[in-house]
Amino acid sequence: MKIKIKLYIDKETSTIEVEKGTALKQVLKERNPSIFNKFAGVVKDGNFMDFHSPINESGEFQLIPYNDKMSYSAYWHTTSHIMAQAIKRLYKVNLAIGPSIEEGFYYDMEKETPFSEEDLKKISEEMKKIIKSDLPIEYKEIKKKEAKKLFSDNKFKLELIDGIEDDFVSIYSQGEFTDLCRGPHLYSTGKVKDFKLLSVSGSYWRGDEKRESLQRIYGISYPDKKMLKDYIYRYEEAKKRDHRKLGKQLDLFNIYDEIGAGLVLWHPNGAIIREEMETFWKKEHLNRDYKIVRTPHIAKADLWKTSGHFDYYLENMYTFERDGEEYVVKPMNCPYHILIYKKQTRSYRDLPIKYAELGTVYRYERSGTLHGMLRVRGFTQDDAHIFCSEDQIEKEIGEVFDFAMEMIKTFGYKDFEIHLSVRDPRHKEKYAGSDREWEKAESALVSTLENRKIIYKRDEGEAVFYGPKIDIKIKDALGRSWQGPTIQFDFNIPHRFNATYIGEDGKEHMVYMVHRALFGSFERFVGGLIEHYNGNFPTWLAPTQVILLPITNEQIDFSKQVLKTLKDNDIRVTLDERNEKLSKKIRDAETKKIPYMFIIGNKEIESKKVSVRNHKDGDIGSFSIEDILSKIKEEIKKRR
RNA sequence: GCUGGUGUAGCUCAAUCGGUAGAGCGGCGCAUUCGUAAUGCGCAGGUCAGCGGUUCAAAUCCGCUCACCAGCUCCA
Repeated sequence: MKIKIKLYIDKETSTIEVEKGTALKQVLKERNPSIFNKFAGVVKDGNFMDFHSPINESGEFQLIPYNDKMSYSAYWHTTSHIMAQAIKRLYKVNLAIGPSIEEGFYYDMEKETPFSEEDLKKISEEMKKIIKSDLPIEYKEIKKKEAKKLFSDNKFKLELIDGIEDDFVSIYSQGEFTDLCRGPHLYSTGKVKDFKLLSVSGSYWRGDEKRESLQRIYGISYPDKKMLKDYIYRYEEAKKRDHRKLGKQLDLFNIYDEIGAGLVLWHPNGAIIREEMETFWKKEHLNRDYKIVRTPHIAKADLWKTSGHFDYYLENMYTFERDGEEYVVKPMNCPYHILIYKKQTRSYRDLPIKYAELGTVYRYERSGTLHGMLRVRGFTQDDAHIFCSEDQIEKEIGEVFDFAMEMIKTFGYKDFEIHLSVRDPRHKEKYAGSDREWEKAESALVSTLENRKIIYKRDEGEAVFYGPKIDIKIKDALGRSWQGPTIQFDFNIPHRFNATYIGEDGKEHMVYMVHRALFGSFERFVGGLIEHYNGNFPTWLAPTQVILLPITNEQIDFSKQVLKTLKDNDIRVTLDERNEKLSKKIRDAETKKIPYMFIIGNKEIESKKVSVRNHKDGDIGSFSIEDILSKIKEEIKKRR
């Protein structure tokens, strides 16, 4: 049967007839074989398709050049096959899976001895040979039975085949190498122009730590050398933003071996940033009728048994015993807040009741997961619990969501993802609460997001045992995402503690509860902020806001007067009294990323002005003290 | 926790084949008094992550522990 397709090549359009099931490469080879030097594949209905897969229905096909992002997945996927082919030639391995990822590709495989740096060099050399021989890539659909015979010596591929529902599976070949694969792929191996194998690490088959341990090699490739160089440059630049590096450079915080892994000490510079944020946080919460509470760091284990945490998270809690009584170092603040709520009989008229606390909690995290300030064992949550009635749920969730967005926008975040985590519909038994409650809660979360036209990702099975949640994930310098703000629905804990209110009907009703943290934790949020700002904190947060730089020690007396004026106006200011050249003092202040430098020489003393240099913009001219002071104060007030 | 890698002065890093630790920055002292990103000279600073082993001799080789890095897994 013939079908009509419309081809878009650059700006040219042509309509052609092809036999159903033909691969596009057949058609194009006849028309113009050099076309494969420029184009990687086609996009049909917004999806990328390679030249190998058969055309089964008519439609519009736009040819996609190599430098288009749409083609990268094929580019990377083919490079991963080239790598696998090279490895197969050199070593005895059992290939598992090798997909393209957001940036680059990897291949997982089972091998007795680990890969070394030397091995990566050898593999790269072999890959170059494969690229040079420009092996054509072939596509085939075969019966599952046949595929099982073909991959009979590979338990991983066999397991994959068993998981495919279709009767047919697709395979791609290049030279002697054949892999079970969904594609897409490039026309031939020679289309890969430059690649780099980046790292070796471990992984588990199917991501399950109880199953086979595999080795994974990560790599990246691009259609020209410059793009690869740019990628490596970008990566190196991003690494300079790492909060662990900047934290040391700017003396913000440190984690000490003597104290323990995952426990952060905030140095004065970091503590100031946190102080400012806490002040801001408190003000915003009091404005919104939150009541601030404080609770102790430890509690009897019974409290956590009642809350249910003891059953679910015992392994992750720090416990100890005293006078025959078992205690827990608090991993959460909510049970304490519940007790405060429960202390009085509550009326529906009191609701919502909102308790907020900067509560420091401790959770044992596995050693391999710790990461600077982004993943720690002791941290301070900006926690709050909202107790409300069923019909208040939606309004409260909406308000919290808006509050969270306001907070993170204050810090200039634009790059974040919103996730809606709901329960796994196949394993409802893993969760507390009734279907009706889950549906009610989920619909409140969904309508909050949809009323605001928020684009979000729905994650099934990611909910907490006690309810669904909205998570906001922020990205670090290297693009790894971390959970920041979170809004969690809870119908479990109020039941467990029997937390109720008296309704209009005079009867007792179970109260509903929302857990929420807007920063998440100070440790993680500030860690993220360091990377987000690249250490260039806005004036309101900058540890030192102004530094005074007298040109010689002749101006020190005058500088001290300026220092006093600024201090009287609550500016964090220091005076560089060192016997150094001006350019040296400027260099040091720039390295410390101090927003304002006041240069004071005899000229300035005479005119009663200071020469101002801005960290970002350099010399911005001379100002009277009053003028520059009010400019800076304005900036601080507006949190810019 | 798992796989692999790393750990030397406050920081960044060097030390060949196992022969007894070195530089820059920072700190301190002296000189210099300087106009928009590094003035010169001098001095101090080390349990080579920790513990154990091999050796005439260990930063270097081996074992264990701890910490860090990348990834996996996990994350109330």
